Amino acid sequence: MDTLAASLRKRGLAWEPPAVRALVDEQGSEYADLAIPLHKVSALLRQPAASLASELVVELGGLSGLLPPVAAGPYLNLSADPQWLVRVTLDQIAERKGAYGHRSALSEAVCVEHTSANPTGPFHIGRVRNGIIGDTLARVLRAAGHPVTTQYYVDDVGRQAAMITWIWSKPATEWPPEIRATVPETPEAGEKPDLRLGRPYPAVSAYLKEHAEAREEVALLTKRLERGEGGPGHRQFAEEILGGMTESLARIGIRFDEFVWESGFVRDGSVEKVVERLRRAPHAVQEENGAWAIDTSGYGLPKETARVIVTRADGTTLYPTRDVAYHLSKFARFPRVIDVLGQDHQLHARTLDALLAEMGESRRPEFVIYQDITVPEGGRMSTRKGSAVYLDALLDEAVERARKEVLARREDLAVGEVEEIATKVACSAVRYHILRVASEKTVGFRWEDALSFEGRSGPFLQYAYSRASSILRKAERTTGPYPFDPELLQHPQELALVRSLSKLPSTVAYVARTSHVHTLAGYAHGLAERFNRFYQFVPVLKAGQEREGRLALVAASRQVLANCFELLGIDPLERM
RNA sequence: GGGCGUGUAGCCUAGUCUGGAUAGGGCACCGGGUUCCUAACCCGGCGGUCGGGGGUUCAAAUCCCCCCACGCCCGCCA
Repeated sequence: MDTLAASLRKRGLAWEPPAVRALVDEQGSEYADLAIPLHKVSALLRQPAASLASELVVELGGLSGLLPPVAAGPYLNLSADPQWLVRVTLDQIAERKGAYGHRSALSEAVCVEHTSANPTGPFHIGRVRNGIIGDTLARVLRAAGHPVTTQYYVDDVGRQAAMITWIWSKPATEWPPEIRATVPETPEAGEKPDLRLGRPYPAVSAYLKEHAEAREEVALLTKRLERGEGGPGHRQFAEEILGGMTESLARIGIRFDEFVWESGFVRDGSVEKVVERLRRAPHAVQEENGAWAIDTSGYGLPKETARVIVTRADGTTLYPTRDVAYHLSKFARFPRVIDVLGQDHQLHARTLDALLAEMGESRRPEFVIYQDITVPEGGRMSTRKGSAVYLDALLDEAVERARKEVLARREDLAVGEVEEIATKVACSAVRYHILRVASEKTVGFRWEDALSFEGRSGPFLQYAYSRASSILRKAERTTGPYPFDPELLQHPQELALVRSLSKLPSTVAYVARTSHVHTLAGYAHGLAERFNRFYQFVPVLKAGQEREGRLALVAASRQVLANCFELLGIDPLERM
């Protein structure tokens, strides 16, 4: 880069290094690792790009680690010296192993809040997208060196929590018949609590729309819950349902460092403090009925929603108010705060920003917004409409199919191993299927796609890993070191694979910076693809003098795939 | 009506921030590949008005403007 700048300077262009760097097409291409279009420079220098390219080629020759540059029309192409790249990349992977691609520790602690679904029933996969994105992002941020804490914010004081408490506090004999009809007379043995306790929820929701007196009861209960007067069992139902929900998430590797209960901010008085501060805020207004609101029209929010209610007429608070208290607690502990939110919370995100600004807070959370998973008829999944696909059902079906696939291919495995493989294949398929798409894009749900085990899928990645493991096992060289001569790795498939291996660190850094977790999914697929091609065309066990080098390459590939799996939440399989 | 997001082959998707060489994958379809490290794989073929129209530029899927379609939000719910 410096040499290039010097060459340009000689021609009368005093560009700073950033300007020179901006010329470079860093994506590279099949022509080069680094392609530099010279059109701009050529216009400035009034010299045809092609002749400029040929001149620069001469001046840039002989740089270490680089092949001699090539002039290709108006492009100046630079490529890393393959043998140099092979040695550096494989050495680094062998040395850093599971930490290859990771960066040195940073002090900036990050809080990633994700999922935070209200405990009202089992997860459908539309909701799980939040957890998959959030969990993966947390893993990548850790690899990028941040101390990360994941939090699940549990609503146990709002109206939805009150609805659950309201119905289950009554003996079933006192339930309205239409609600009772949604629950079987005799509960099935071993049924998960989220499924069992969540069952009447849609019916309760519908019932309340029609019955004012019941609505009153729930409103009263909401008030009591918020005041901490819910009684000894007030959190019992939420806890039980949440237990079932998180059990489902654990099946695909999603776990949380902390559960933060909303009622805690009510009990410790921090919500009250927020209310007091907001009443003194510049744009606080009191409505005729006694409710307090903030006029947020100065914050660019849509006109119709420019009034954010802080407290109801009866003095109780609403979700945005309590969420402010929650975020203040996050700011107190973490320099960086990330919230993963569904697009339906977009407005809430902006409201939260506005309220924080009103209070004179300078800090803001970063929002990672993702779109819905939609059903074929269009629109989002809905429990009420019966269009939801539940995570447990999807996983069960995936395991079932995976089991059939394993049995069709392998007759030599013990039952236990078949089950393990089926489970891990199924979970990787479901997780990868969600992860592969950019979060700002809608995912249309189709069973045949979600359960696909080939092509761009989790099992495709696992298969590449299994093949690598298999080679090392047969060579009886599952552990290193693998001394080798980089000169003997010359095959185009070998070099393409090494080039891919060398890109994990920059990919991790990119994802940590942008939160675009799907990029990592794409990288892992590209790597597996290159490994499969190498496997197809380049013999390892039967190789002659190249054998050691190829074993080193296989071991490195296996390691980098494993590192990707750790970040993506996919389980490696030694055989499948 | 307003705000946010999306629109790339029959279907799904990368690339859009930061404009550069023939727009990269997958599914489906057609044709090949296993005496050889697992064929959940690989190779070839078919298939593209990058939603439409203007503009900027030597160069636009990418930047600017207008329009269209779809999704979500616009509650003293969360």
